[in-house]
Amino acid sequence: MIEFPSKYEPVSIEEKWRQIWEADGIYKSSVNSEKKKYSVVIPPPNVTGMLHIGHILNNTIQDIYCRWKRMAGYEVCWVPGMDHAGIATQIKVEQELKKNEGKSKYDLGREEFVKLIWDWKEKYGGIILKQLRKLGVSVDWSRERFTLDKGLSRAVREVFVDLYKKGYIYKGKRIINWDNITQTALSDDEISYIEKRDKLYYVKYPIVDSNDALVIATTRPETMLGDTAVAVNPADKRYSHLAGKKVILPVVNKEIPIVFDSYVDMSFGTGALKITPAHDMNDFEVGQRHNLEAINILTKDGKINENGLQYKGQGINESRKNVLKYLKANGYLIKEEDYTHNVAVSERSGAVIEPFLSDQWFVSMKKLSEPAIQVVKEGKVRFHPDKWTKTYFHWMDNVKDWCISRQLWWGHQIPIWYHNETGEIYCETTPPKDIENWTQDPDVLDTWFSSWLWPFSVFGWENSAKDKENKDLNYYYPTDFLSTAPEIIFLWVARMIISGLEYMNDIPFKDVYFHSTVRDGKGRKMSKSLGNSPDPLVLMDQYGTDALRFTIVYLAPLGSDVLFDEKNTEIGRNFITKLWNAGRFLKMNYDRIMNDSASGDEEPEYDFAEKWIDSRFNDTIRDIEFYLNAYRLNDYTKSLYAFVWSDFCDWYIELTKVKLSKNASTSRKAIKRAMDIYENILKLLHPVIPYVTEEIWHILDESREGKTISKIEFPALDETKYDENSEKLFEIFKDLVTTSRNERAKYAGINDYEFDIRIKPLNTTAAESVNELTDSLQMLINNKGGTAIEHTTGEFAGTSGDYFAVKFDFKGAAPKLKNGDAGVKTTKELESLKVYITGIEKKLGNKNFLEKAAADVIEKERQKLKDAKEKYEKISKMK
RNA sequence: GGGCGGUUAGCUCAGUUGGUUAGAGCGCCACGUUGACAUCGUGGAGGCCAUUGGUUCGAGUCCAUUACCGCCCA
Repeated sequence: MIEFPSKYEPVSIEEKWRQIWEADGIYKSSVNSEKKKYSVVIPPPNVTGMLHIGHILNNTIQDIYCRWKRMAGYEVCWVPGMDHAGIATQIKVEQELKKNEGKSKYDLGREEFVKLIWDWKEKYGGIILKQLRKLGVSVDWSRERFTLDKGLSRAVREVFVDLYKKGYIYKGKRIINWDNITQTALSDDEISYIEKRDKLYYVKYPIVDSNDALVIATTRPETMLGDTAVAVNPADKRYSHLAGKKVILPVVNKEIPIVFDSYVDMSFGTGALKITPAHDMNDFEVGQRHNLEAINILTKDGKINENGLQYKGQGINESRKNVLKYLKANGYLIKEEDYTHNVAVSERSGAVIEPFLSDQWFVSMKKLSEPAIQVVKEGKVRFHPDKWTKTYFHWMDNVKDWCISRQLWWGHQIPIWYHNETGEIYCETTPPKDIENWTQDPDVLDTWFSSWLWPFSVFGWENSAKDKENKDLNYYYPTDFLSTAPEIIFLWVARMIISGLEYMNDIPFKDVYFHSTVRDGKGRKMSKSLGNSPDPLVLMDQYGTDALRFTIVYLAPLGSDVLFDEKNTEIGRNFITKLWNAGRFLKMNYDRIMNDSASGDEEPEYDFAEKWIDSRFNDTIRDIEFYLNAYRLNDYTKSLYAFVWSDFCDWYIELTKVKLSKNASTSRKAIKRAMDIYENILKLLHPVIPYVTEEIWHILDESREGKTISKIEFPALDETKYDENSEKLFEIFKDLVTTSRNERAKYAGINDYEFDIRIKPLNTTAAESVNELTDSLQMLINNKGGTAIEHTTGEFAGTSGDYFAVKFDFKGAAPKLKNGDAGVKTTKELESLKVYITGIEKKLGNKNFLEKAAADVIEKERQKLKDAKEKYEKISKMK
């Protein structure tokens, strides 16, 4: 017999089970044609990532579904893995290199540097997967994949080459963030904004064939060298007469058009804007809309190039000075004023970011996305919550081409080679044979270009010819469920749907769950810089992993954010303690009663409380199946929380206590019934709190060694157990108990007195059931004297509930009444009853209501009125 | 600027197709501990369901308006 420890020690117990689960390989999956499969691919965390509270939520959600389906008899396969995270990883290693050796990546060269990153990855990468192990995720570790591993890289090349050959991939221009100190392109994430005091210059652009001039305001006069238009807002009446006119661009001395574009802010400066498409993101778009030429005036190291006339070779500041000098000397500069604005700078080098027009590779998205729109419209792929479908359609209908090249070294280098002499392009999955005559495109692919293939690449996808024999792919694809953050619906989810349809000819997953964003108690996003993100590993040690898992899911409603405060973890911890102690109580009594040699057979009949808990348990199964199928995870935990704590512990176990001290047949039946329900509770809870349920399940029965609760059948719904009468009767019973407790609370020091309890039913239903209920009453109101309970129809002053009035008759001396006036509450209740009755009477007096409302609604109102009046009358006599 | 949400108890949120006196958890107040659990039990207080208008016999629920808050995209 295993001793039930008085305290649950999560840290050591979790570690024990984690090791056993992994050693036994119980979450390994393989093709099993006997069973239906349930497959899930993990959203691959960054190889540089550290576990944060959002990961806890997302991975617990997936684990709940995997564990639930596994217990429900599915062959579950949950594939783990990591993302090579181009930018983040490269930056990380660059920083280490600088810190440790004082070198830059250029000192090593591309090949050496990439090798260094691989070394770093082997040593330090993937900490997050170790942390996920601690979370208890039931993934198949033997299937771990990496977006840059051999198989996935092959898939990336295969897809790139195929798209290129089909004409979806093309080279185009795009403005990128250029850091001219480190000479690299930066992503938006690597940029910060600082406030800078500058000058705003007002420059005159003479209008052609006119004595007038248009005045524009700019902080960057040197970029005039690349101006190809001046823009005004079409709604701006000051300039409407200029339609079709041109201006003369000073310095360069050429004619450029005036264009009308609503992008222009009428209130800024003069309301006229110079347009430099090659050196400003917004100007680039204006240029595209109006077919303007984009003239690049800079070299990669931040000097004016050959398009910059006499300023060629000058730095940005120098050329600005010289251009200004020219403008001033020739009367173009009208005024200058102080101006403070935000300037983008490189987070690493501090260089002012230069928007720079460059050649990039794009995927043409319009045609590719059409089938992906269709499958969501048809409900083949479902989003939860559904509101994201609207966002999805809106984005897909206006889809922009995808820029897939990145100026990095870490990643899948683009499989394009240029012929050194002819410039001819070669695009294949393998390099050209005469490699010495070719140069590969230096850029790598966007990290998402590997993750968009994830749902099939992890199962060994190669190409359609070989896939027919790929058993894993045939069995597991399409996957069933994806849980991810709504921020990446376009970056990732939409693109996976597109690639799945293009390359597997099928959707990648059926249900997508967009989980909540976890925020702090004040509603701010968790972030490193705010320092408001609690370390989940610390919380797991303090409160237990299960407590954290339970809490985060409990707090995360479908479709809105979670406000998570560290202290909230007490919700989960307290619940687990409650569950633990209930188990301990039951086991102690179970062992005692079952070992009693005087034991007899159990009574076969169920009493009203047993029928009630059976019915309630069945309700709970029905609820949680509904909630899990509806992806309402917090409601799944909430209904279990309420059932375990309120129904099972507060009422059922309390009632069971009365029976445990009775004769053998009664006590045996009572403890067996309670234990049976309790074991089923453990199964229902296992998906969300796997460790503690596994532990208790083993403590309850030592013969379970070597088995696991995670492969035990999930309790099934049995509608024959639903018992409306017992549920109603139990509500009446609760009213009787609560009313008695209220009566009890009126007296001070009542424990020292003996009394009889007199009960008066307030309506027919109560009167009919009172005999069945009074037996269980005594224990629950702690009536120590063991005195008789009698019911009466006579009039008396006492406490009234919905169904009963209760009064104590003291044997001999009576305790003092607290607060003297016991009649206050009754008066108050009578008042509110009166308001209620008047309300119904008014309703029933309304002709329109009687004519138009449904018959059963009217009947209900009549019944309500009758009950209320009856109760009013009985209570009023009690005064 | 475009799109999508939200506004119900002190806090965080439920409230299914309109139909009991609008619920829960936490917090608060009172009482309670030789009993599985103080990481607890029992009881209680606390709400003009953001605004204005409409549809309806009947609106927290449906429609519109305003205000405020938030998210995504540009």
